[in-house]
Formats: sequence, structure tokens, C-alpha cells
Amino acid sequence: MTSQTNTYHHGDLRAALLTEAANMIAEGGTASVTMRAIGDRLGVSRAAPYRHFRDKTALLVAVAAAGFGRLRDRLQSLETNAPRPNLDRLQYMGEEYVRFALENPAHYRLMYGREALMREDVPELRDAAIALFEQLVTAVKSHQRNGTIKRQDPRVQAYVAWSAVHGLASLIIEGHILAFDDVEELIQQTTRTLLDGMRVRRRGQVV
Amino acid sequence: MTSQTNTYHHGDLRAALLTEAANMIAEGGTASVTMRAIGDRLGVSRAAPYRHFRDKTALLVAVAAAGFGRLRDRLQSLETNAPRPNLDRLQYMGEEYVRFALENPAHYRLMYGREALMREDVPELRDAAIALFEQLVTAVKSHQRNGTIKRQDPRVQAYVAWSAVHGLASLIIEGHILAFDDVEELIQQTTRTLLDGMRVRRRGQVV
DNA sequence: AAAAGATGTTGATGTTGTCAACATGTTCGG
DNA sequence: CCGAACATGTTGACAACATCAACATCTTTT
Repeated sequence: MTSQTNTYHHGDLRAALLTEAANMIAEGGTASVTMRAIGDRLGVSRAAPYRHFRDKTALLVAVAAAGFGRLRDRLQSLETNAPRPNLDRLQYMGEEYVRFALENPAHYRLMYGREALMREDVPELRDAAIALFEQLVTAVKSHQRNGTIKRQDPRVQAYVAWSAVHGLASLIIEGHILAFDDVEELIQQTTRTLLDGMRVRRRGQVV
Repeated sequence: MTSQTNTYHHGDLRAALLTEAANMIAEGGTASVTMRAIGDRLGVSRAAPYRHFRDKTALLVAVAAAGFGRLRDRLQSLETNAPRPNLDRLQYMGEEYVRFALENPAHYRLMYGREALMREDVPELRDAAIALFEQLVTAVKSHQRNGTIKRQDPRVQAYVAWSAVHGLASLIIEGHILAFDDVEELIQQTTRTLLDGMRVRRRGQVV
């Protein structure tokens, strides 16, 4: 019973901190996460988390990184299950990306709100974001092989696509998109416009 | 001399607070702005700002709103001076938008980092952002009249364009774009791809 | 079983935003 | 021209917060 019923003092405080912090973020935003509050909710003192994370920032970084992981898994399962024809895979990925953000606004904000999370000594976040990006690059290359999009530097195209979906998600979450009950339509317009721009033109001009 | 040499106690503390806060943000990020620090820099006590702003958030909201104003002015002067043919105006606007963000990263972050600025009672920020958006809508309509882009709901197209440039700016600022010394190329690729997606196809398919 | 290490607690400290009470400069009605 | 009303700024105090040091307790190792 080294790792199973490890009812040491608390059980597995580290894991509990991660999930509870995520819960609090979803309920009351990142600002509602204080060492005292999270300690109370877990029946633990305010200083207990310091045995598992260097400081509060390190805890939030870990939560944000886990968010990137969850997003990546979700997009991955999309690839695996392939509920749509291969041709539109990239567009469907983009749509799903935005949906994830809208379902977890506070968490998504934390993932990209780097200011409070600036910590070069904790590469966890950066690594998780890179993993997500590499997944996107793979999808772009796949489309290039299909001949559906231009054959440019796949990383550049991936950055462009990432920019579009991240920008849309961010604008919606921050409340800048007004007077649109049909957000779904906006999502599709964005991903379609993006893909149209990346698509191979019928008359030359491969750029 | 009611509003000119108004050397009351400080002069014009309200304006001084706005510019000094912006300076501090540029120098050390928004986190470096504390009531005590800004008071010290202006030779004023820590509570003095409360005579001009309800609280710290209100001050930051005003600074953020001013940022939207500056950005709008910058894009506006671009329209006025028209250094490029009419056809590419929208693309040039997009490029300039991203450049502004890269030149003022901390300020740009504050403008869109709504979480700390959630204040429904201060519509200043929202209004400033809307003014910027309306400017973009105008440019889109102009392009539609030229026949260079599809005739869809101009607001939808404006949102799509805004998403692309905001997303790119955000990703670069937050350090997610790696291994690209030539950021300028990425900016142009993004805006071009976007416009290509919005452009009228030569062979039917107006969607 | 004793030592060593891991994990959690409590008290204290420095920083912060904010408020209340007070002080001072400005304007304006008489 | 004087004092009331107001605008503006200061100081002291307070609560919340992140964090640390000293201590306590539980687990593992030898």
C-alpha cells in the first residue's frame, strides 16, 4: 500500500490540491484560490501546500499545465474517433478547441494568463503548451499530405491556426463578443475562413 | 485658470496617476503597480489616489481603456495617411494592431486581462473596446464595397479578423511562439491567410 | 526500536488594499 | 472680504494575504 491507500496524513494532498484548485477556479475564478481557502476546503492548514509546491504560483502553474493536458487529450480523442471525414479534421479540431475554452473559461484564462505565472524555473507549463502545439502541427502536416492546404512551413500554418482559435476563445471569454446568441455560428465562420485562407487555390498562386 | 495651471495640491493628480501607472506597467508589469508605489513616485500619499478612483481596479480600468484609445488612434491615423493602396488597408491595419501589442506587451495584457478588471459598474473599458471594434467594422464594410472580400455580415467578419490578430499578439506576448526571429513574417502570414479566407473566390462559392 | 525523512501545524512577519478621522487648500455666497 | 462648503491630501489602523521558522507527528529505513 505504497501508493494505493496511502492514507499518510491526508492521503494524497498533492493530487487533492490540484483538483481542488481547479474546482475553485471554475467556481470563483483564480482570484478565489488562496492558500487559506484551499487549505480549509481540504481540511488542512494554510501552510500544508508548501510541502508539495514551492509557492502558490507553482501550484497554479501545475493546474494550468494540467489544463493543457486535458485539452490535448480531448483533441486527441477527436482524432482517434474521427466522427467526420478526414478533410475537415483541422476545422473540427479548431471548433472543439474553442468549445473547451468556453466550457472552462476561468481555467482557460489561467492557462494563457502568463503574467502571474511567469516562472522560468518551472518549465511544466511551457512543455504542456508545446505538446499541444505539436499536436496541431501534426494535423497540419496531415492536411498538407492530403493536398487540401498549401504546402508552407507547417509550423507557420499551425501558429496561424492557433492564433485564430485562441483569439476567438479569448475574445468570447473576456466578454468582447456582443450580441451573438449563436456563438456556434461564429466559431464555424472563424474556422472556415481560416481554412479557406490556407486552402490551395484553384488557379496557381501557391505563394 | 480653472483647468490650466490648476496647481491645487498636486496639479492634476488624476492625469498624473494615469500616465504614471502606464509607465509602471511598461517598466515592471501590472503587478508592480501598488497604491503605495505609485503614490511614492508622484510624491503623494498612498490614499491620495482614492480621491480620483474608487479603488485600484478602477484606476487600472481607466489605464486599460486609455490603451484602447491609443490603439484606436494609431489605426485611425493609418487610415488617414493611407501609406498603402486601398486594397490592402485591412491587412495593414491588422499588422499595425499586432505591432502595437508587441510594443506595449504589459499594457496590452492589461487591456484584455479582464479577470482582474471585472467591473460592470465601470463601462469605460467596454466602451473603449467597442469603439475599437466599430472602427474595424467600418474597414470591413469598405472592403466589401470594393468587392475585395465576401459580402457577409460585416460584424462576423470583423470578429473573425479581430480574433486572428488578437490571438497572434497574445500568443507572442505570452511567449508561446518559439524559434521565430522573424516575427514580422509571421504577422504578414497571419494577416494574409486571414484575408485570403475572406476574399471573394474566382469561381462562385460565395457561401 | 531508533534514526531519518516526509508531512502537517502554529505563530509571526512584511506587504497590500482600503477605510475612518483629520488636515489643508480652494471656491463661492453673503 | 470673510467664512462656509467643498475638494483634495495625510496619517493611523485593520484585515487578508503569502510566506517563513520552529515545532509536532507520522512513516520508512536500518
